Amino acid sequence: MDPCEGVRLVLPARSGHRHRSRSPGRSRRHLPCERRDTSVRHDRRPHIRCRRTGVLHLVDHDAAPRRCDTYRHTSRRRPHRPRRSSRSRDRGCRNPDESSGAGMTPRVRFAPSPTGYLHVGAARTALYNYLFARNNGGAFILRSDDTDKARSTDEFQEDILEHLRWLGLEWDEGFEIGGTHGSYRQSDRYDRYREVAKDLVDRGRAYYSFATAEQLDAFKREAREAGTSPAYDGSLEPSDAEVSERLASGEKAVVRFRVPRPGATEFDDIVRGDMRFEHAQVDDFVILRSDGTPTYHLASTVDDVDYAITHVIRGEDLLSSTPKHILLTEAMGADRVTYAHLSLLMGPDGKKLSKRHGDTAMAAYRETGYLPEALNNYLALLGWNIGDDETIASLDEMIDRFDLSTVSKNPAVFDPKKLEWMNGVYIREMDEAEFVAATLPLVEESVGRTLSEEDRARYAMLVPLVKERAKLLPEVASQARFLFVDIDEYDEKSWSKVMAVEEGPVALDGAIAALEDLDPWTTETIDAALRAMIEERDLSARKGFQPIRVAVSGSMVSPPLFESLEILGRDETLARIRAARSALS
RNA sequence: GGCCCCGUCGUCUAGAGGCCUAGGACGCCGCCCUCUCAAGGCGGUAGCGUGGGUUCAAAUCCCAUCGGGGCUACCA
Repeated sequence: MDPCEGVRLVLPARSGHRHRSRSPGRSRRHLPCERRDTSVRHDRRPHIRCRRTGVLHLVDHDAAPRRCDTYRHTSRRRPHRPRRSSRSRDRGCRNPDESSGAGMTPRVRFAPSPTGYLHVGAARTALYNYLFARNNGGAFILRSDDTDKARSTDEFQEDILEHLRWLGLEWDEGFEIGGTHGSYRQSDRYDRYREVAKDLVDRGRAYYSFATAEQLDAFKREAREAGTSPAYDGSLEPSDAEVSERLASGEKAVVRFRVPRPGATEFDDIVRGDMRFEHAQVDDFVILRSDGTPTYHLASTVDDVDYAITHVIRGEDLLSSTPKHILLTEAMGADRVTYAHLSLLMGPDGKKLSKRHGDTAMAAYRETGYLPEALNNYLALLGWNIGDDETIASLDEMIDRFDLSTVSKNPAVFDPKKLEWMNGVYIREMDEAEFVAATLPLVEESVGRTLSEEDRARYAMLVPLVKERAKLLPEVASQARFLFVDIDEYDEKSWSKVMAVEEGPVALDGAIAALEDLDPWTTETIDAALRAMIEERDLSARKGFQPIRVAVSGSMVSPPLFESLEILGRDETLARIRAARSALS
């Protein structure tokens, strides 16, 4: 089914409304692209006021001039952006209009490490990358950052792919489907990383390091005591001559990047604004391990450069590593990318969301009966708002309106209650065919057999009734189950509350009498007959109908009674009521 | 400890000095509808962390403070 068609209830077609409250001339944090023109820099020195921090932004510190305007096309500045049909499924694919200006489309990547299952936080990062790419007509690339051999597994890799597909976040290029840039799996590219590392060493930008963990610990401890920066600055390394000697004798060494000090790296993060990191606080970090494999910093940066990534949208946990990546990028002679660091997802206790908060794996949500549309919608809202006080929006609508620069900087607490509510909204919005396709297997599993043609027809009749009543898919099975199984036991609480009371037998006897010769057997005639019955026996609707409900469904919670009886059929209905009646005496 | 990020109802958020008596959504509570449970309708609860400033006016600007989080690996 088209994942975009699930929900269509809110957000009638309209456009331009997002501009409503923001005057077009209001300054934004990101400079117009004239700044690319270095010739005017000195006399123009455009600086604008950051709306978040009030800080002045100087053009000189801005990232990647060549790339500066790519994301700006998403902004409210665009005078009018016609809303595209929700059915255009390949909307993401190159809209020439949107890449005007720089003449290049944004390329973003989602680069999980297969060291764990796809969890909700990673899924949100993937989603934001996807929304950004589609909104800009750019490319969404999937890469596997599997440089941690010890912890990476094929099982995790498959889980990530599987659930990305399930969510409908189709990638244009990358892992499994390939693309124009070779392998998208880092473990295939070790030679390339070594080559870069060697080049860096040759050019003096990196060096072989023999410092041991113990030495480094001592260094940091002393720095702390002395009140100086604990960032390793290479001061423990032997002389050049000794390095050559030890290397020649076959001694293993790591390769560290030589961070230029003093100095600082500044960049303008799309979500967090101006950032500045003093190099004194940045370690001479390891880029190549002693076994010759690359670390994350190297592999990730090299790939971002090699694959012409323009925007890196990732979790805030990598924010303080960003200067390392920028330094590496520039040491490679490449233009830096634009960064956007997303706040982290938290558990109800305010700590970073993790396993100890319960299930965080996408697989678990899928199994629990969540719809991908609901997950996407909910995850998108964690840190971003659609606008106009709207809460429900399809993927297409979110693509239309997505704007990275309005993403919240606050960490967001994941609230399962709201997700559940939203899932109910999406379930109610499913059309019946979709709904049957999604729930029939669950019903069959619950019933313990494959449903016959006839059973399926009866299920179809029940569908409109149960579809309104479920927040999670499996609830449907427990509500529909009574149609297909014998009632050999009754819910204990239900029995004692409505059956084993004075009105129980009265209602059942009355129902038998009223229904025995009823013709025709329809919801309307059943309704009329049973209402006449309770009237006659002086029973309230509750007292009169609940015993019947328990008799036919086994529980005092079920789909609406008269409809259920019609679908069940007269014979089965009467048999069940009689069985319950005799169990009562 | 150091560096960095973040503080509006319980939660996600709107908010760009007067449109704020702070809006929406989830949750919770109540009422209506009602054969149960939902859904739906209506109403309610609840928030600008604190203290100073600037200003005729501050959720919004400044400073401090407190609180939460991240990083500080030959993990990513």
